[in-house]
This record gives sequence, C-alpha cells and structure tokens, in this order.
Amino acid sequence: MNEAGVRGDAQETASNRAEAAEQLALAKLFETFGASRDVKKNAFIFRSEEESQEIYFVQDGLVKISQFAQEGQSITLFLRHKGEVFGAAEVLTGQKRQRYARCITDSRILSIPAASFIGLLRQHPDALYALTVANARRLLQTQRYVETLVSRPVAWRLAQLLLQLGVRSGKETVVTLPLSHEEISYVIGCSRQTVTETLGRWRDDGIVRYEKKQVVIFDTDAFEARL
Amino acid sequence: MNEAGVRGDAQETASNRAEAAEQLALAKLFETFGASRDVKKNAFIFRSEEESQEIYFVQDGLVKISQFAQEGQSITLFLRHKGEVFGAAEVLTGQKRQRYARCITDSRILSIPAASFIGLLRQHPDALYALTVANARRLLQTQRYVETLVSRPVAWRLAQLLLQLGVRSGKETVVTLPLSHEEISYVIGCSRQTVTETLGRWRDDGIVRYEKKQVVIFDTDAFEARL
DNA sequence: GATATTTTGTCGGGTAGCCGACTGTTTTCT
DNA sequence: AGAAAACAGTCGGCTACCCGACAAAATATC
Repeated sequence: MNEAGVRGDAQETASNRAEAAEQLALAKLFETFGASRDVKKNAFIFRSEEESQEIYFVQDGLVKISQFAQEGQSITLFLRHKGEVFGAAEVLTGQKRQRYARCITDSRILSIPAASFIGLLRQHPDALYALTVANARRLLQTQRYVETLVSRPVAWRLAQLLLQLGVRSGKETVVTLPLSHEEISYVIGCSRQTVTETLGRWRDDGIVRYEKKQVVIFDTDAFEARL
Repeated sequence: MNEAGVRGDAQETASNRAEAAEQLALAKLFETFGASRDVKKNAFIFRSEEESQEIYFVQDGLVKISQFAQEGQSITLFLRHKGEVFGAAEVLTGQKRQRYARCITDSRILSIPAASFIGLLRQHPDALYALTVANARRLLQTQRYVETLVSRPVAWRLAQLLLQLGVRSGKETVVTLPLSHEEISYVIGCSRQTVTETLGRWRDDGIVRYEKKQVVIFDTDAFEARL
C-alpha cells in the first residue's frame, strides 16, 4: 500500500483503511457521473473564492488542499491521495471555495458536477451515510490536528509526518518525500528554515540519513520513543 | 439572539444562522427519542476513552468539548450553545470518545441513544442530509481555526473570541464572559497569563474597560480595524 | 460570616521558532 | 548544455509567548 496517509491531520493508520473503504464505495458511483482529466503538477484544481461547482476524486497522484494565510503565507490543511475525495464540504454547504486545491504531482482527477453529486446523495442514502461517516472521521482528525498544533513542538509534528509518509522495512523507515521543505512547513505549521534545521539536526545526531528527496530513519522504534 | 456563536472555531456569524436552522429541524426529531436531564456546572457529560453510546443536544446552558493535551493541559475545541448538537462524530465513526464534554454552566441536556440516532438517520434521509451539511460546515470552521492558530497572534484570536461572544450596542460591544481566563486560554490556544496580560494591556491602553466577568469594548469598529 | 478555593494580576527569566539574508546546490526549462 | 528558477543549508538577531512563582482579589463552601 503506497498511499499510506499523509495528512495535515496528524496520525491515523488504523482508521485510514476504514475511510478508504467508505470512499471506495462512493468512487464506484462517482465514476458513472464524472469526467476524468489529467492535471499537471502545480496546477490549481480550484481556487479560493470560486463558486463551488464540482467535487473531485483523486484517481491518481497527490493533491493538497490549502489556505492562504497572512501575507502570501500558505497553510496546507491536508493532502489527498489516490482514492480520496475532496472539495465536497463547500458544495454541501453551498459556499464559495474557502480553500484552494493544487496538485503536488501530476495527477488524474475525476470531477463530478455539484448537482449530480447532490442528486446522487439524495437518491442513494447509503452513499450519503458513507459520506457522513467519512466527514465525521475527518472532523475528528482535524480536531486532533488542532491539538498537536497547540501542544506539540515542531520536531514532534515533523516526526509524525515522516512516520506517516514512510514505509517501514525492518528497523528502518524510508520516506520518499514528494514535498519540499517549504511544502512541509505549510503542512506542519512552521517556517521553512525550521524544517531544514530540524532535519539537519537529526542528521547530525545520527538519527536519520538523507540525500535528495529520500529520508531514512535508522531506528524507527527509538525514533518513536524519543517523541 | 443571545447564543451568538462562541466557538474554538473562529468566526462565523452569517452561517451560524444556517447551522442553527439545520439543527433545529433535527432537534424536533431528537426530542421524541431522547431523555432530558439537568447537568451541573463542571460536570462531565462524557469523558475521553468511554464508549460512544449517545449523542447530545443542548436544550439550555453551555458545554465545552475539549481534549487533554500534554501534562494536564487542556484544549477546548469548541463550545456548544443552546440548540446545538454534540458528540455525534464518534458515534458515526463507531470510535471511543476522543474528547470530553463538560458543562460550563448548569445545563439541560437531551441525550439520544446511539442506536436510536443511527436508526433515525437511516429512516429520515432528510435528517441525514441536514446532519451532513452541518458537519461539512463544522469541518470548514475547524479548518479555518487551524489557519488562525498558525498564522494569527494570540491577541487577534482573543479579540475574535470577544467579538463573537459580545453583544453590540452602538459603538460599544459588551461581553459577558462565562469563561475564566484559564478557560479562555484553552479556547484560543495559549497560556492563562497571556490572556490576563493581553486583556490588561487593552485596558491600560483605553481600548477596553472591565470588571468582574464583564468586558466592554469601547469602539468596536476601531477595535476590529486594529486587527 | 469565616475559611478554603478559584481566579486575577504582575513580574522576570528562558526559549522555540520567526525572519531576513546570503550562499551553494538541485531541478527545471528551452 | 546552459541559463533560470526553485530548493536547501546556515547564521544572527529578535520577540511572542511560555513557565514558574507569588500576592491580592473574588467566589464558593460550610
């Protein structure tokens, strides 16, 4: 399983599976209603303030949902991997886009018109129920993320992100980062320099080795224990 | 309208009304299924780690939903006023309680057993839809709150809270705080001292006057403009 | 109405993380 | 392949905010 579970919303590995299952059921339905298209890296799927006319489903690739904050600063609320839905919240509430969605990598995106989406939910109470559960899960995740922002230091949040993104093999965990330090800083809520510096310190301390986009945690258990 | 909209989740005044309407529709249904009871100030309605066997509706009073963070520290995710539902997320996802709910003031709470709640949603697609929309709204609110935590200083967050809690009359805004400084610090994510000090500075600067639990913002427009 | 408990006010010291700046390295683009 | 852009590394100064600690005021308790 590749799309382990990167999300601004902290932990989750057990319930990822549950969410994936729920969304898979939805996906089947969506495919009959939507149109697929390829979207290039860095392209926007929707922008803040636009009308919310579609919802989306990641068929392949990686998408971030972010907000502009003060002065060009950005905050990434979560990442959406292959098999996940995004953009539904504003459609349901009938608001304009509050956030923007942008591709991290080249992606294949299925889009479903808002009317079809709502009609579909109205006609398939099971789909509606699945969506409600998925949203409840996301709400709890986001709330847990609030907790980490307030009470955990940057190093902890970064560690958590690496562990989620990484694939464990034996003692080691290998993380192939699709994100630059700057992107990471948006996800964990800090400055770019702090990401670079924290990673650098770990390397100097012999906890981690890395070059290019590949980070390897030497002793995963020890790493987790240190948190 | 008194229960304007205090929530850990930042702003919202326009869409509060919409949410209130949605929840009112739900409330009617709930009343036929649930049992009412009086709960004293500071009493817990549910605690972290408990099984999620009921959902709740605030008939009167004020309830906070919080999480324990590191070392006895607490974080209040949001406040629930008269007419609002809480505790549904964990019931929907079938998880244990992630957070705890505690009364800020003496309150009257309607509780609906999980099974009834889910059965009700299954039988009334309209109710399910209303809940989904309400949850989507809350998700967006919480995400906006994340943004403020990362990018706005404590003073801004405190100001925001006061404005939400307050009742405006002319230039002034009168805020009758049901919360101690410590409780406020949990809501806006900072230390108790910082709340006291910020409020004190505003008073010294002649922006605000207060005694006991009553805070008065002299010139609301100027106050908002300063943010 | 006296006592205990909670809340508020205030102070100083400590620090995590921000911010600007600049350099070198990678990646992208044509 | 070479130029331009994006990214990573590093440094020093700065400050918002935390954390104890303690006294005074307010509130709750009996």
